[in-house]
Amino acid sequence: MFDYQGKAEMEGSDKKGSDTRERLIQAAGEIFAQRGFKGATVREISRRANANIAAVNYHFGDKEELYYEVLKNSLSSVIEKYPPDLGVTPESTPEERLHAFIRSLLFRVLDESRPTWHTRLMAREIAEPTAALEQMIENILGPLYGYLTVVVKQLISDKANDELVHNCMFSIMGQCLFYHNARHVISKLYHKKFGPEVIERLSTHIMRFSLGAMKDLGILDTPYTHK
Amino acid sequence: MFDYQGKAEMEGSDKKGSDTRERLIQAAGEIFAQRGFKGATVREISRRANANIAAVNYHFGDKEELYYEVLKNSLSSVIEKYPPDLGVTPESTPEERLHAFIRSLLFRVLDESRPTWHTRLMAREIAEPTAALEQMIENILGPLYGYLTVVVKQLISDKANDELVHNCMFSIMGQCLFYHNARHVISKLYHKKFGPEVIERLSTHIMRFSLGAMKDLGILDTPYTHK
DNA sequence: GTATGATTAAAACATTTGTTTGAATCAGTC
DNA sequence: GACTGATTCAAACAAATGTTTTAATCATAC
Repeated sequence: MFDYQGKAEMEGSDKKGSDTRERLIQAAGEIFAQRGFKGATVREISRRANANIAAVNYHFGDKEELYYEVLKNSLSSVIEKYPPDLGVTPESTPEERLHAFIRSLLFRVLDESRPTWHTRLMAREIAEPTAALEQMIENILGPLYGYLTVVVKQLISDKANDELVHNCMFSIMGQCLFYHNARHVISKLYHKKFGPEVIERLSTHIMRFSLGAMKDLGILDTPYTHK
Repeated sequence: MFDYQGKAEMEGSDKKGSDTRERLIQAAGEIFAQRGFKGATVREISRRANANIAAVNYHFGDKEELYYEVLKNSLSSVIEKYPPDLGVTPESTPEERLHAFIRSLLFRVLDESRPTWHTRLMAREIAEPTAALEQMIENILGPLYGYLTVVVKQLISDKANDELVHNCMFSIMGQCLFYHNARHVISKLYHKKFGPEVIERLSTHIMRFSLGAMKDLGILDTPYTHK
């Protein structure tokens, strides 16, 4: 009765006390992000979570349900870290909102100082959707694009039709996401590392590039001059 | 000597007589692009190629070697379809070269009217590199980026340092590749299809957007006015 | 302490998957 | 036709993998 052998002490890295279910989600997230759904094995997940092989099926039913649970966890984590209003005040100008949007997106996608598997897992789901993409669009991408739509519409006059709005949105999103999608190639070709200060400069570049572009297109609503 | 049975006729769906090795590469390309290296099975590949299960190992040694062969085939195919000089004349202006570059890249990435697995396979390799990425950079991506570097340098004054040149390059590449990387999301959110005329308009948008941006940055070398 | 329900553990199961084997078939040459 | 080397075929093998099973262990309430 006192031979309690500390079922959850010092497992793996450092933390204690975490429930098996939680550890499984954490471990599965890392491994799914790294190897994909097919490439990840229940055995490796269980091993990293210091859990038994049967734990996955006991707690989640099967591997696929675990994947959905991991993705759901990833979504809510991203939502709370990056809420739809991205830390701008109601008095912020559209230009400030755009810069905040770009900055936030870049950091979300490039910052390697914190666990990066949420981003990589979502990128994987975007590139090769499973049934879970619907959820992701509804909870994350839809609102994100909706927010950007508002910002862009505030920046360009109402002469702009939907196609132009969308094109500008995609031009902005594309510039940001490129650094994530092509990170291995960039790293090999230019030996570039994305520390916080580099990300900061990148966000400034993309904002100027995009604002300049929209201004030159003659559709910028409020005259903008970068310093 | 005259019983040549047309080994390369209509090898698309069901015909026989095409060399087994070629059919395996074709089938493997499609399936690797669709399911990834892990997800693709030699049984499905063999079935689609109308070949025996042992054919892969007989002709290529193992599955991995087949993958490299497929990728190599994909590279050379892309090279001959889109040579480094992208159909511009020596007299072309830098603006024309940029437009041609963007147009070519967009069509390469979005045109669904021709077999699309080359693009998807390369995108997969870029997102999650295997040992084959080196080859790909050396033969395709390196020259491509090099070409764009020259074009961008011709467009912006020599006041521009390398960082600015790279940033502009990435802004251009990012805009183009976004439509491929996010195609499923775009399709679900905006029900957009990428026919040739849409791609044409996209390429015009990206060119104007980028030229406008660079002009507004005050670094455009030759004054450019879009009509 | 005992009973109960939840959780964990070790082993085994069934299927899939890459690969190999050995015989059969084909193409070309004498 | 017979020989030869290349190719195809059906079958089997060995390893990996998701899942299940059955017993042990834990937490908790009585």
